[in-house]
Amino acid sequence: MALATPTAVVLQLMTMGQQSAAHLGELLRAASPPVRAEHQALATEILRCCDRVIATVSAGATDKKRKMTDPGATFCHLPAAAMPSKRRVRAAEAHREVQTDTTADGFLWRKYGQKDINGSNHPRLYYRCAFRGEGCAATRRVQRSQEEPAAFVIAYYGEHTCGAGFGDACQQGAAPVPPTVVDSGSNARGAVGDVDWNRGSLLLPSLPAEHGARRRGEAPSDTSRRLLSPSSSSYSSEVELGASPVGEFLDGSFDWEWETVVNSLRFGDLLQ
DNA sequence: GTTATTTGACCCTC
DNA sequence: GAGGGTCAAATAAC
Repeated sequence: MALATPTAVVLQLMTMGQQSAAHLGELLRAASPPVRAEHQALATEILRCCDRVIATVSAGATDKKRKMTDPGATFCHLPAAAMPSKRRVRAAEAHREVQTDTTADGFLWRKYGQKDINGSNHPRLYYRCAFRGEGCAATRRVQRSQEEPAAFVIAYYGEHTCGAGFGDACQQGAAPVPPTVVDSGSNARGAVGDVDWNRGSLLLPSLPAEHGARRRGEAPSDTSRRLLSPSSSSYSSEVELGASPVGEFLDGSFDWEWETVVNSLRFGDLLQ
């Protein structure tokens, strides 16, 4: 295949996206009558996201090399205080650790625990894949960064086995754009004072209804599949994929396994 | 009644 | 013994 590696392809696609976003920004700026500032801001945001993706993916290869020589090292250049302090084989099992300004990573998570961590102003939240019942053992640990309270430090453990393929159960990243963590887990420990903590998990605008439905007894998989469905009105209203290469890519026209790509790209990083 | 979330308790590692 | 991770009973939401 002409496509070298998933990383290379994504780099290429993101570069195209970057160029398109830049072009769009120019068009908006030159538009007559002038378009609303928020539209221009949107174009700028897209451009910025592309920049981040490219930077992140580019840095990924370097990090991987480093990780090979240092099993305990995390993928991301985290401040020392945000690193797992010590301990546990689990730390060595960490698939990756990222610092991001959102807890949304494209997967469906269910909160199963919360702990106040020594020396941290913020509690640590524990999530497992919402499809654990289907055998998916993926978990993650979320904590606000000490240095940057607006940022989250997310450590991922295990692999998602509930749906490695594109658009499968736990993978909500049919398009990386919509942050769709099912996380109604409230931070009941008000003492912590982070009212917006779980709002950081970014429910889709349509999610409350979905969530309500789930709580009425629907299996998570049903809910998520509906959320993922390209035919879902709420979904498609949020994201429209054109016939661009990126759209093709996100639409599953590319054949290689999505999980491979996501893993190699450290998807959570992209949301920084 | 069913399901998800909260949170104290327990277990394990250091 | 301290601290982090997970479990599970209690509770809340629908």
